[in-house]
Amino acid sequence: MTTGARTRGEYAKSAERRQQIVDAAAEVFSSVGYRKGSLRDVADKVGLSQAGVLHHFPSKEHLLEAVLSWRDGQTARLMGDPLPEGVDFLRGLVRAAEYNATTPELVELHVIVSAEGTSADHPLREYFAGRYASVLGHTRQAFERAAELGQLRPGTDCASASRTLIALMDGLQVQWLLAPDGVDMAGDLRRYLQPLLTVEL
Amino acid sequence: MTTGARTRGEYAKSAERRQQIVDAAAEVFSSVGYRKGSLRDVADKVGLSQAGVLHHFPSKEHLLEAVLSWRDGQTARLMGDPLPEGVDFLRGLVRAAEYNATTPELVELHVIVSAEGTSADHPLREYFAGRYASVLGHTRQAFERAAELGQLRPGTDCASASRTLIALMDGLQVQWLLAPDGVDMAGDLRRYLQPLLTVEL
DNA sequence: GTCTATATACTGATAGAC
DNA sequence: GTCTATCAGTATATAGAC
Repeated sequence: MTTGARTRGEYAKSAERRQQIVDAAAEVFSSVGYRKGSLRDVADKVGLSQAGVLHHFPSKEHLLEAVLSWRDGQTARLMGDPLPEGVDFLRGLVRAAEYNATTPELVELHVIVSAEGTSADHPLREYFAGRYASVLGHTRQAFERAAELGQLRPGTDCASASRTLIALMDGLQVQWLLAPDGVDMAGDLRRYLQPLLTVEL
Repeated sequence: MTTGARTRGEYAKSAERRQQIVDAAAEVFSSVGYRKGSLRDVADKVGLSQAGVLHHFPSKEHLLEAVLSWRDGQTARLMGDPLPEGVDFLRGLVRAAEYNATTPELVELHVIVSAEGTSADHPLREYFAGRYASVLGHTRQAFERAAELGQLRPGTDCASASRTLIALMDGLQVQWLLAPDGVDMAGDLRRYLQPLLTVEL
């Protein structure tokens, strides 16, 4: 009983601590990026020593992975489970953009960390490549489903439209972070999407 | 004659040295960003000591400014001087995207450094905000000019279209860096733009 | 104009006490 | 589970010799 046995409460406490650390790390990586953000900054935010943080996550890289999968969970919750199909999926993306406009910290996390992730020598480059491939695949399927239902303007290139839509979301985030009052992310998204569709968004 | 007098050759040599340093810094900041890129890396690339680099640029921040204004010069040369108007300006942007697809280093510099620049505490945040405002202004004017000439589809929102076009360029760069073979930046740009126009791109 | 040497600070990670 | 102490590495910037 000395090693394996623990009460539910103790597990819950550790999990809670881990979540606190992930939250703090998200804040730090959001504002200065993963490369420049330090474990010390994260530790200070959560009231722990730097070694204390490394007890819960064996390395800085593991911590970033935890932050990213937590964020993916947030997104999935927002989009709905199971993922909607066709035009409903596209509506979900617009709704996500609306939600993003209320959380600059999350937007900045995405912008800075995915920019860093394009580097050939970034430890999580493969993660980013895989995640973009997945998102683009889902979006293309949504366009294709809409086409099957006659809800897509004939002649639309589904692969190109999905790249364009995701690129648009990403690019608008940069502009919005630099000038929040000058950019309506969801509005611009709708103005791009609506002319492609034969139904109301 | 001890302080101010220098021959043309000496000036030219110093300017040449500065340019070498700017080139090296562009490479370094491209691959790991401004925050993580070190003066030592830059110095090594150009065969100088770190102190030697700081003789030419008083601080790391001054060096980044030099890199960015050099890149702006590159872009301006590509777009033409004076800047083209109307649809020709839009054609210039597509041509720029075509050129970008031949220089991943420059693309990565833009992606990572402008992502970093959105941070509230980045020393050059104002520079980035100003530069985006300028680019968006030029692009909006191009759409408006096209509208005057009847080359723009009636009912097009010029401000929204300019934000969308620039966001699209930025966002496609991220996807292209992660999967160069899967993304045709200039093609996607044309597929967005052409339906807005009444003339051939 | 370039160097070496140095000041000062911070980095991620490990070892071991409690 | 958290701490202190520590390591080896790196950062920007400055001082002063040449």
